[in-house]
Amino acid sequence: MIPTELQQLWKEVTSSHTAEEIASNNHSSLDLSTTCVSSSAPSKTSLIINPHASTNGQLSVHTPKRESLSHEEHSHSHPLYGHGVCKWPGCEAVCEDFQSFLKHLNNEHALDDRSTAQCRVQMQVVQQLELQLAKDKERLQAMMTHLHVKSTEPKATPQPLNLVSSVTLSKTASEASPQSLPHTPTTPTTPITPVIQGPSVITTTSMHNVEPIRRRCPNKYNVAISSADLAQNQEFYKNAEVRPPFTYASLIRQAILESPEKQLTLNEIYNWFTRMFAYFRRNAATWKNAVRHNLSLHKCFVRVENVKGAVWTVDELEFQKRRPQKISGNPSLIKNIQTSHTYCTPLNAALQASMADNSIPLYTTASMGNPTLGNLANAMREDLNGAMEHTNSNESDSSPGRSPMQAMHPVHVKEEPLDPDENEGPLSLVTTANHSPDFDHDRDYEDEPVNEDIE
DNA sequence: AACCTCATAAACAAGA
DNA sequence: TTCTTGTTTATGAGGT
Repeated sequence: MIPTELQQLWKEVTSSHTAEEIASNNHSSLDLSTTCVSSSAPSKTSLIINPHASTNGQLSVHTPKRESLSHEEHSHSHPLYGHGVCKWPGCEAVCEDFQSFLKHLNNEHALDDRSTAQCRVQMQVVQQLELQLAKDKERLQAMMTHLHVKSTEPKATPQPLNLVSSVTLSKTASEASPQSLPHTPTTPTTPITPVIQGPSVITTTSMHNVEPIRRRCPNKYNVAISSADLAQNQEFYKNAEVRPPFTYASLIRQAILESPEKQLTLNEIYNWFTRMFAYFRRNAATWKNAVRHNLSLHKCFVRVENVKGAVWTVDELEFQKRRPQKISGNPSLIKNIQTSHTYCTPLNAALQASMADNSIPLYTTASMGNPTLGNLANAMREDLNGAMEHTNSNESDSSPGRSPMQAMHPVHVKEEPLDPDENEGPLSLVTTANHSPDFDHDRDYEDEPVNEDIE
């Protein structure tokens, strides 16, 4: 790739005025696999995408010398530098001072295939986020308009004004839209209009199946979650009602291993689930049953009688014994990974995951001021890199620490049957969107729906 | 096609 | 009696 190509792409991205325009942009379906294997164009020129330049559509292409004279560097601040760490996607190299950062930037992130591909991916991230922002703005406008109309229009049919009416607002609005997609109780933040598909392999519609389909994340299984994995996504999963792409067994194990004494009571495991995952703050009866079921079923979970009752511990040996899963999935997707794995796909996967997920409006909202996207992307990147290592090593890697597809799979969203008692989708948007990161950890989440409405 | 893993549902028992 | 905890079985989806 050459700088002009990037410039052109960047201009197209930033000059798009509406979501529709962006969506109709051919580049929204860029094939990263081709992007990343483009002919090498070694250059000493480093290319800096300045996020602040997005307002005027400028793409800065600097030579190292020019770069050293840029404004940011004079002020010793740089969008790609903070807290002594290089913030280039996937880098995080520690740079003790600004000068060493500059040196690092010029050495490690020069204009080469890798950097340009990363730029391209970042562009797509930005593009998708802007697209989503436009959609959310539109929705907000519609909601406000709707509320205004509602509040001013004469009440022809007097109905009890309760939570239901407000809760169902977005639902009715959604239903009114011909483009609306079916809702499921667990997809409360479904956009009123479908997310326009960019390069994502996952279609939005596929995420909105009315049927109570239990989706499986083929390679999330037998995954030993590292603390780092979870920590990086922690804020995301704490706030977004997104099913974590890990098995119950992995999550239980993680819960137990995170405890100081490496042992937890059942109730403490429950609390960990609800504390760490917004997703598990609902349908408690279901997942709690699953937790108990898993504890009993898997040999790797050992029940130990304690002074304070029974606690559960993990038998690591047994856990490791479990059969590893092989990489699988859409062949073309895999091909994409394989051709672009080291620096393209992880971010793209993160993008896909975040964009494909039903909770994307929430996600975008929640991510304001939170580095959740970055964290997610980083986690995905790490996972995917691990996955590629896994694949390349002929799957002989017995380390269960990483699951190949775990990184590229969309964030797992359970689709549940429409249960009249659980029909809380729209409300969940509210509760979750308003959910504070400082979640009350000790609160015990009971089976009762967040919202006891609804008809 | 057979087998496996996993999620989910549900029945049941024991104990607080 | 009710709830929690724990065990077990069954079923279906999806992958190998």
